[in-house]
Amino acid sequence: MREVARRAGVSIKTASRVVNQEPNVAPATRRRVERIIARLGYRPNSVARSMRTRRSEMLGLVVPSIRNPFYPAIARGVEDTARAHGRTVVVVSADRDPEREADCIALLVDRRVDGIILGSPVVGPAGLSPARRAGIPVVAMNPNVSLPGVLSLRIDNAGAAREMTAYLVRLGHRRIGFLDGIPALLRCRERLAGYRSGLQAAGLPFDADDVERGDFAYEAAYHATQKLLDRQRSLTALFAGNDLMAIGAIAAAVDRGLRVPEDLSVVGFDDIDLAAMVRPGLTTVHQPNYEMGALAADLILNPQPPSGPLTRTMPTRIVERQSAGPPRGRPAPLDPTRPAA
Amino acid sequence: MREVARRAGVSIKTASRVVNQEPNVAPATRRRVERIIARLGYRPNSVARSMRTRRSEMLGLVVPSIRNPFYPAIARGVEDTARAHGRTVVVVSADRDPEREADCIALLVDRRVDGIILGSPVVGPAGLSPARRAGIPVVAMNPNVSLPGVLSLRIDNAGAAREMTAYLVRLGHRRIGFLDGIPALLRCRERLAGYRSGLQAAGLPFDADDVERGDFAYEAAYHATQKLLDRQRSLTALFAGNDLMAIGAIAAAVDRGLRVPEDLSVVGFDDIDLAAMVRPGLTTVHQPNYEMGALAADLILNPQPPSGPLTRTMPTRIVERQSAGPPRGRPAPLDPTRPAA
DNA sequence: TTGGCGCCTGACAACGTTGTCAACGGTACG
DNA sequence: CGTACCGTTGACAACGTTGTCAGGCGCCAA
Repeated sequence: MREVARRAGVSIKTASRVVNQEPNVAPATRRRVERIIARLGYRPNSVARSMRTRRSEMLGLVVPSIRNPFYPAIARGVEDTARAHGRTVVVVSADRDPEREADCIALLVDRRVDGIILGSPVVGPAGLSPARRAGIPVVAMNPNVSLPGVLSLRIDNAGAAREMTAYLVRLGHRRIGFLDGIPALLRCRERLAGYRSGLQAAGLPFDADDVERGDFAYEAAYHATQKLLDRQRSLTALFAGNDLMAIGAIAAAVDRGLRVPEDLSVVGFDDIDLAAMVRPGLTTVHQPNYEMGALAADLILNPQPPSGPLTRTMPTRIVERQSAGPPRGRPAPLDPTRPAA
Repeated sequence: MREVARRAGVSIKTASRVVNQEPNVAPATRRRVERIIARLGYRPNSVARSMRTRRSEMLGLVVPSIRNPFYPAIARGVEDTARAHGRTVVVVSADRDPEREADCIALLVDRRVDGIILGSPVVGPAGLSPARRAGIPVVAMNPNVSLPGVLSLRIDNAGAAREMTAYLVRLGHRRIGFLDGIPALLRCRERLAGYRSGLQAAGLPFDADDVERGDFAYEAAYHATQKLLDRQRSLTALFAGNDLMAIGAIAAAVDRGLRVPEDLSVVGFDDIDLAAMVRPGLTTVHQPNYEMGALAADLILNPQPPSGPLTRTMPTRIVERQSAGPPRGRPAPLDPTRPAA
């Protein structure tokens, strides 16, 4: 910039004014400086600017892994909103390790990001203290433990899981298995609880043997489904705690010669992009992932009054595709989405 | 840091030495400063450090969209390698728009990233000039146009597509359709050329009506497949220019009552994570995505001698799953992966 | 004892920007 | 004609680090 100022015969400050489109620069001066800038191909140094203004123009996004198909949609929502506000996004994968997650947060704090968005954090309040100390706003999406004082975006996992269970019941299913995720994760427990409460509401017994752990992952779910189907042969439907597991369950079912949904209905949770792509299309609980990412970024960039609600619950809905149908020997009800009259 | 130094009764410089683990600090002093640092929860300001050292400890990654299932694996490869070198990654999505891509590159240059990795760039050499001017190393993965002087990672698209075509021929297929991507993209043209050359090698005619445009996207491929199957009813196999289109093609085939692979074989290209998850599992050309991302980051962080090769071609191989089989009425050959004797 | 050497340490400048403030010239108004 | 005000401009400091350099101190060998 010094060079630009020198060549234009103005002070550095005036060059800075032109670069930042500040007012109070004579039109002739402005044009002259702009010409020099264009000729020199000068680009301002964001690092120096960040140092001076104490704003880095960057947002940090912490996720378990960007390679997990659940997170790219969120990341894109964050990125688009961030970009609309002139920010860029630093993405870090913490592999659901609380310690690594805390490291990532500290790292982002060191980089002085303007805000941190946590996608499914497992870290406790202590892990956030660096951010708090630095005064960096944080938004948590589906945090695993309560983070006092932190703006959180949630969904009603238990309620949605209960509804999905009711949906399967309305289709005619009486033996419904459940693929559990990682019990340490709150939303897994909530979804399992919703499943149980859905069974109970329908007057169906809960059998712990109908549940198998799939670790929220494709591979584990594949094997868990094999085990479950070996053990509980009368299951006509399987509720997977997330879509990735549902897709693994379908693969396992198909690989043992079952047809989905004719021999086994499979439903998931999350409505990741893949859910609509696979065949049979996955019936699942839709969760507005892109929008949640966008909202999270928005909440950071347009700070809320501190008096506002600290938790926002996003709406979910069941999206019906082809992976769930009536059990064999039972005709399809007219409209399984409506509660029975 | 000033505060740390003051409390420890040392100069700022000595505090800096302790923070950076530099030698030539008396053990007692070091311990004292470390204690103060821990007590104050002091964390160094990376922005100021970057300004001074002129290294930002960040890598930039430009992709069409992080939400495209092809890129997360690359992103994770980049991230893991970057992290092993103490770097973080800034991800920007440019939606295959050359202008936006150039903007993204300029943005990253302004941020003084230590290197830029371009995933499937469509930008021309001019878009890279800011990086060149700033002396920021660039690695391009499958660039769309030749970028003179830029280290590039490629695969042999034409060769792999030819092999895949030959594979289908060995399975017994004689009428093989092709789902083209975006003709403006070099790798689409290369893959189409490989398909044609594969047909030719087998003595099969090329029919332009066997090709339909799927735009490298799921939705477009779904409709393109419908059109193609309406038009060319004798097709027994379909070669999609990438996996996303292959998955769309399978969906289209299934939705019109066809079985894959019994009624129609479908193969893809890329071997994205999903390819192994869907059923039928997708037979496709494996491309080492994670490894390419990791290598790209490595090439930036361990600069190569300028005399080295400017283009590296990564190996590919066909991975056989279940989406391709012999056409109806033809028994499976013993081993379709081996060229016919 | 003295000179030299190596280990510690700190003062100072610099990185490239922006915020603060003061000064200057011109114009409008009293 | 004087004064107040506005638009324009620049000098200077500051942001929080690290690189450079010089100085002090203790130890060892001559």
